[in-house]
Amino acid sequence: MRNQGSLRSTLHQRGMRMTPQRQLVLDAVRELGHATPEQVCKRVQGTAATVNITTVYRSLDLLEQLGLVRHTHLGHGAPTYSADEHEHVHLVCHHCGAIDEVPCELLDGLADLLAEQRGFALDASHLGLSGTCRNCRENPTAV
Amino acid sequence: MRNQGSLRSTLHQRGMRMTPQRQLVLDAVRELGHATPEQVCKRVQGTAATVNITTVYRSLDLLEQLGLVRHTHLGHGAPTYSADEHEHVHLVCHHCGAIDEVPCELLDGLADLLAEQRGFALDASHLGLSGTCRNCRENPTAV
DNA sequence: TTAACTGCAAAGGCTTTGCTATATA
DNA sequence: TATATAGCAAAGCCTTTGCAGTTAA
Repeated sequence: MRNQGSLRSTLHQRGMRMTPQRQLVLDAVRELGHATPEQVCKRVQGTAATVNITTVYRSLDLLEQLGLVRHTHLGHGAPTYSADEHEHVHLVCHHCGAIDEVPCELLDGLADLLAEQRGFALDASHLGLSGTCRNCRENPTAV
Repeated sequence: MRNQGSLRSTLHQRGMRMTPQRQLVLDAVRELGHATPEQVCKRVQGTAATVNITTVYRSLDLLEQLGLVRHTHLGHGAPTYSADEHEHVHLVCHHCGAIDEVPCELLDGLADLLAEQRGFALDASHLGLSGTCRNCRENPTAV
């Protein structure tokens, strides 16, 4: 489901189409790396000014169902969307709001533990991890 | 800062008071274990019907600054507040919404890793961990 | 020509803000 | 009496819903 052709046929099987708007939303997510629906919308509007935020929300939902994008809740406010290829764990500093990324494999040990003890299959990328970043620890006065 | 006397004096030093509303909000959080601001408000209104949701929000903020309560983002919608004593990691199932709790110590290994590699001080209780719970894995048709 | 899709407007959850009245030291 | 606080109403974000016009197979 990675290339355009199979994407189109997947949609076609469901009686759906790859519209320009949907393509623009997907492109925007890929280009931006991480972005809120609002940011995606801004970006899309750079190319097609009349695209509505409602369409962005609906496209993001659809693309997520298709497994092409994924959203992550970083704590406060809007979630951020990223392309499925671009998977990692987010470290959110709740002092300054900085977001760092680390490989999902860092959580493998924890994932095994949770699977054993609770039967819980961890999805490391869907929620961020919060804490205090290096900078805020070293400069507690700042912010 | 655990007992009422020192709480009152902490507030007094700041020119603030422990009002009945604030006490009711704190009591409600402690009684409910986990609760959204809305749920806290309902509970408080059981005792004092005129207390406004705005007051609940402001009280929760204040109590959080004082280190008496803590909020956790579980993904969608409103955060849940709990008493500071009541610390643990939340496992959120993004299929059925079930919330499980595990001891924070389960994340000690990860916390050490993040501290070493990124200088990041993990706060295990502020964000939930998302994934698929045992029940949803064993009964994928359900929900 | 039918079904999917978009855009628009409105509404819905959650939260904050501004203001006035009240209560407490 | 001065200051913190509560309550109320309104507004602000973020998101969803309903609907009518448009587009594409």
